[in-house]
Amino acid sequence: MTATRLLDSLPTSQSRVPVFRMVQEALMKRLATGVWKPGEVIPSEASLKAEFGVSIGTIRKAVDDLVTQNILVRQQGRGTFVTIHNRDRLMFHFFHIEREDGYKEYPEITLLDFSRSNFSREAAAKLKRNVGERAILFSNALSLENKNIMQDNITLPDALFPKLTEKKLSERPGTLYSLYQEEYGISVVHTSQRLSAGIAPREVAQAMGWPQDLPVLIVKRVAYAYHDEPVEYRVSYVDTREHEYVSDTLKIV
Amino acid sequence: MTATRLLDSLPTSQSRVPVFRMVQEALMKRLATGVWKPGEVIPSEASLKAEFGVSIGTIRKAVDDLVTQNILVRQQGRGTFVTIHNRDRLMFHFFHIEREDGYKEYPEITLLDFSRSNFSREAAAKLKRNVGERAILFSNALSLENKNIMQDNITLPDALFPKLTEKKLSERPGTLYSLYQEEYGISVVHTSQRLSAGIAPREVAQAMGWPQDLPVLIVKRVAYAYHDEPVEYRVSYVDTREHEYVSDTLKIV
DNA sequence: CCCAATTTGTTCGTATGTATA
DNA sequence: TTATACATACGAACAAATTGG
Repeated sequence: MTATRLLDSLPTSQSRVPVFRMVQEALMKRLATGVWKPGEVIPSEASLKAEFGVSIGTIRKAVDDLVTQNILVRQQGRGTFVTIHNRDRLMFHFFHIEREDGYKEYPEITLLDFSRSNFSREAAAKLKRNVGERAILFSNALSLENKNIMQDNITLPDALFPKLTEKKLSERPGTLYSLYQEEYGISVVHTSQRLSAGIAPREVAQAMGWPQDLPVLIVKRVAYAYHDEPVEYRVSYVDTREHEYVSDTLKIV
Repeated sequence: MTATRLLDSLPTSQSRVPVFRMVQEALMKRLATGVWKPGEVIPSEASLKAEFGVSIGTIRKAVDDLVTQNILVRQQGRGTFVTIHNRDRLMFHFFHIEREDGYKEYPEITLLDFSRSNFSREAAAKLKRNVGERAILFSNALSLENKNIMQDNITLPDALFPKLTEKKLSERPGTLYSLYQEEYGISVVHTSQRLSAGIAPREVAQAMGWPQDLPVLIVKRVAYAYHDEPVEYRVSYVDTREHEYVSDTLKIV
């Protein structure tokens, strides 16, 4: 009984790659290409088993890994779903609302400016682009309870977000990352950030209504899609006088 | 064949707790009580299977979880080991040595002062202690390439570290956390930190040789042992003019 | 309200491969 | 080489949650 399995035709099926890794890659590919979109159900374990011609345990192991990577979510009795990468909300989660009554306010976002130009050297390096390429640059002000707490300065490769306009940005129904997903099929799956402290640049302080010499947290963040493709570079200035940035257990490397 | 299994006598064996969770709890208990110490091998899957009277798959599932929690590490052909929680070195890992020649220098640590007194209100709250209890307070200066880059201000419950002396601290062979382990059987398994930006307090700047108005990263960190017992509170001031703090992907909560 | 179908969760068992000592 | 230990893969049975009839 050596019927040709789907996996045997995959490029990775040579050498010594475990079957569950090949299945995992196949699943990832469908996620990356948008065959399965965030929020949707993927086929049941039984049908994946049939499709790939492997045991159900192998399917489970492949899915397990994607679950621990926060790419899929299982729900007993319902199915397995593609995670909605609501990373915008995640970012906000860091800013604990200090009010004792448990009231949770979501930050208000205001678009400060929007333009196209070449990449800065810094952004080009972070996004693995050439300095000659076109970039989209825009800034957001985030406020909680009518106080500006953070300014985001975002750089996107024009190549990845060809027809993004100021209008589209400001009129988006959901979060920024859901816009990336819906309009451009780009799912942000993880981010990496470098933190430092400094004095808010004059123009930032001015735009945000902060005092001149305010010490701020500076967060330089790169957002990655599937297969570690860098898709967004963001420099944020955070007023931490009333809010703190919380970071969980850090992995041992 | 319903021989009495070890698990049947455990307190958790009632209600609807999966077997692998009970096994996991039993393993955790041995880790927490120091039966198995960091760096040591734990018994093989086969012997655990025999001891607990469950299938090998169940043992694997229990261990899997502890592996993803970074509490155990598996090595094919060798065995499964208790992770050495070298969190001191982990902390240093954040400070990327910017020198291009790949030279890695470990920070030099200088004990600035050491005393015993009552808990501050802040530390008491973080460590879940009463303000009346005794605390150990000490400070370290960390330097790289002869430049002070960070000051740690550490609070420990005297109850957990009864005979800790200045001498023991300064003459310890390894890291701080290995001292906690070796001398007091306390293994730090995870930490949680809140970050903010501010101006270095006068006495900190003075002790570190920093300029008066230096903006610094302020890291307030709680270290936890097994079962989420808080054991150390640490407030660090970091000069980020030449080094940055790197934080990996943050979990969705 | 209950039943049946579907889907994931848990547990068992076995066989074979691969790395280490 | 041999024994040990973890890694992979298969299969089967039942439990628990969900959904829809």
